[in-house]
Amino acid sequence: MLMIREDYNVHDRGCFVANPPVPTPASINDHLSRAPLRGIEAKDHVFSEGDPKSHVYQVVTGAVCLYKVLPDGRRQVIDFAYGGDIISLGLGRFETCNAQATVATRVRCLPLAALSGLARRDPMFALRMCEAMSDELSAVRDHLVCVVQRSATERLATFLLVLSRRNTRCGRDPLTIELPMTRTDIGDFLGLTIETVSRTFTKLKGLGLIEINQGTTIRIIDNEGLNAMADGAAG
Amino acid sequence: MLMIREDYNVHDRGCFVANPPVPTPASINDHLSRAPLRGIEAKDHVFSEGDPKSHVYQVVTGAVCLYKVLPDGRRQVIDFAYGGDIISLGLGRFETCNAQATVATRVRCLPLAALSGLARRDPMFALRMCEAMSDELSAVRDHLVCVVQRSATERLATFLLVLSRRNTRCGRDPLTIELPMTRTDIGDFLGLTIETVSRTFTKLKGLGLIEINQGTTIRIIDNEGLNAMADGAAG
DNA sequence: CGGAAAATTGATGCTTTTCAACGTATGTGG
DNA sequence: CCACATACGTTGAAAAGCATCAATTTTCCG
Repeated sequence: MLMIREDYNVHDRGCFVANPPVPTPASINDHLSRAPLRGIEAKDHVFSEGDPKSHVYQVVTGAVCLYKVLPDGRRQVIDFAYGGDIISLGLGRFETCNAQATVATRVRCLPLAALSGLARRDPMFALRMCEAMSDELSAVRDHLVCVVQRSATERLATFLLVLSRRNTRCGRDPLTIELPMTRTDIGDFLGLTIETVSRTFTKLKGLGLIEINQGTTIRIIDNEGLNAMADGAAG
Repeated sequence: MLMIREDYNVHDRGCFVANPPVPTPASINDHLSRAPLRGIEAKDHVFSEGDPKSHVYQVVTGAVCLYKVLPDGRRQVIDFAYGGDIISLGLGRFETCNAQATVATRVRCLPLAALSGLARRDPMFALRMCEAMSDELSAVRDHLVCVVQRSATERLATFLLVLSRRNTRCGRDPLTIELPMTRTDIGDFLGLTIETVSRTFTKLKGLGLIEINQGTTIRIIDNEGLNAMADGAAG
């Protein structure tokens, strides 16, 4: 059976209804709140690329890494989904990404049939889904710009600041950042090797911008400086 | 007044209705086919980031470059839109990208009010819009993977092959590729400098994979070899 | 034909990767 | 409870790939 550590990411609980990171239709959230929970152990997959699409998921606790792989095995993380985020939105017949829990995770599962039924009956529901996908599109574009144009230091600073702003939106401390994923996940997200990720964390620490506890908790010391660094102040 | 060179990209005409590059709802195409034409000179913008969104556009002839810029001026081309492609899809209030014609271009302009009216009245229309946005999302993700993970040679080979496949879909010769944009545009799309783009073209030519005419027309000589190159055969 | 913009080619330098070693945390079984 | 195994993270030195700077050539269009 699945062993779910209940103490992971407790801060995420209750966040998504009042303050969804991606503004999602109230009606989707209504239906999701009644959808059954599923526990997923760290490293296990919620779904894989090419799978017939069966559900739409909302992360409750934990984190999910959405990624693609090239034929030769190179991996690109498209995005991370945290508490409140919906993944696999859309009505295509197959999954187009892999979704792997980076830590022990719980998701709510809404059957695709329910979603498509709602969308067919209620134009406003379909519009809200469009809106959510539009936000997702916007996020991927921003990430594309960041990863292609920015230096390693700028990318990592940006990554931390995006998480910080998410904390603000969810009513958590914007200066304390939990990283519920490995350096490999972060590297594959930012297009860097784990060595460069590690070196860059060390560099930001050396500059007095952040502190690091056990590798997984980052404390922002100089928020202004980190913002300047993200925008290319002597990267 | 606008001077439109009618001889640009004549092959695109008539393609999009029968064979849309992005499968778009028949109803959108129906409405677009009756929407007024607008001519745009090379280098002029269709719209800019932050503009209030007024229309949805379908490229008829020519090509449009969708891009974003960082505060310090670094530019990332998100995508190119060619004959048949729809840009600015979605119902957000503001444009989130810049859209610049790379060559003399004609677009059909469907007022946003018409689009949102349709979407509100007809759930199937909204679903089709979702589908189109889903395809767009998928394309951006694929591009992200390509640009972040692949080498310069792999990126350029992939770029050519994507255009080749588009030609196939539109009933044109997949081995003859028109590049209706500058090396700067290609570089900003692939995350490379113009020098690297140029050198890489020369390299592919030297390997006997392609031929180049006047810089803007590429002929694929060894399709299999180009595919192998795109997937990392000794890049 | 002439001038400007775009593209190509060459030489050099920097950022990040690669390869390698070492350190640290976690969990298991003796 | 401690030794050990294993996964993860950090640090260092060398190398690769692409960017930058600079000069030249080609193309385009009046």
